[in-house]
Amino acid sequence: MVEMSNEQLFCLRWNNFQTNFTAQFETLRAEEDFVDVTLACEGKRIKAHKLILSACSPYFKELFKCNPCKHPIIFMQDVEYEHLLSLVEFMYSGEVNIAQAQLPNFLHTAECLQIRGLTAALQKKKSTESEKISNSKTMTLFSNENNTKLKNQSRTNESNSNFENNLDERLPPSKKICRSSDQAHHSRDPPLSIDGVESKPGPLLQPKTEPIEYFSDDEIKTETSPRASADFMSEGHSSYSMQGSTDTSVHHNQFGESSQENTQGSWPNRRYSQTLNETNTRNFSSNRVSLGFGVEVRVDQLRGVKWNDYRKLTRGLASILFSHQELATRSVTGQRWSRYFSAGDARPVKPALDPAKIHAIIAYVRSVFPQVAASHIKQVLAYKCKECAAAVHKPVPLNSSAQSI
DNA sequence: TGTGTGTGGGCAACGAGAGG
DNA sequence: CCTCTCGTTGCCCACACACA
Repeated sequence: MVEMSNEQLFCLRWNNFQTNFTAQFETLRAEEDFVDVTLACEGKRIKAHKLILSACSPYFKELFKCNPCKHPIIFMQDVEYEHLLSLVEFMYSGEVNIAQAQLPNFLHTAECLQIRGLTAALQKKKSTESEKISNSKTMTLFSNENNTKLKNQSRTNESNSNFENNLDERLPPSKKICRSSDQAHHSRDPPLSIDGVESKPGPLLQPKTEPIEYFSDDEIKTETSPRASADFMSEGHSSYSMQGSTDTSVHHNQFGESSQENTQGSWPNRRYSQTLNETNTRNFSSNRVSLGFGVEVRVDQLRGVKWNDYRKLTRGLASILFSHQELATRSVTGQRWSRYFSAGDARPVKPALDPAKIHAIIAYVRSVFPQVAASHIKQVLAYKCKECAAAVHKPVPLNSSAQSI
């Protein structure tokens, strides 16, 4: 008989705690309450909670730890929206339905993102490749504490068979999933970007260890250590996303005008803002907009930029951030001209434009046009430099020179 | 070997100004 | 008001080389 006293501790247990807990998180996600991260791919967005993503993926966890932005927007390239949606659903509910045809790519994406319960499935799969694929067309993936089970919905007589058997029966040959390090460079890994700054996951997707994609400058390429990358992302560089607002009300607040007042895709009413601006609307209060990398521009300057094309946006930002003289006398990366020796004129190597501004432009343009490759933006910047140089070297008309004298 | 880069050259669109 | 000319700007292709 247990002795009763005032110090006796009572264990109060909520029997349906886990069920209710997960159900409430699903509700929060469905209603988009307290969401604090946006995943974007294929032009669509999925709002979620960092807490859930971090709990289910060490990759996301590291990503969020290194990027303290209040509401980061993660652009995921080469990831199918449906797969991403399914992964989020899996992380919230612990199970998801996947068509068999989609399973290899789905699991590959899960592996790249280190989704708990699904990466474990792949490890199991790797160890047993000899099993054949069944004829089932739809499966349910569901996570059960420390492992992942795969349940074939089409087989109603299937009981609680163990994970290995289920998975091995249904997964495609592992060579489609488990790639060598060489294959890893062929971009089935979903490159990620936080607010427009890419950090390509490696074969094993170790966040923060990969250089940012468009850090082509040598001095920045060397920043491949986790610490360096983490610092770079955290120390005021988290606001690569659009600094605009998600709704017209904020436009009113910032500009004192309606978002419908402007035309031609210029700043305030650009259609892209909705996907990009959950962060940093506070920067508007000082009439300056952070492009990231410590680069800021005035709102009125930004308003004059055309937003309907990435080329125009790139050129506009270049005109804002660089003087005509800078553009005329410098190149994007400072790389020696390829015809340096063959051209005969042996012109000196142009110094590079400010790398921070270049990266800020690229990040900002990519935050608006995620599908545009950084190299294309660089090319536009190179055009701009060339044109400015041509204008500078153009002979001065006689009449104008006479006037100046 | 594939990709990235800087530049030459050419073309098109646009706007300003002159002339009918 | 219309047309034409000219200059400016933007875009693209091609090329050769650097680099991973």
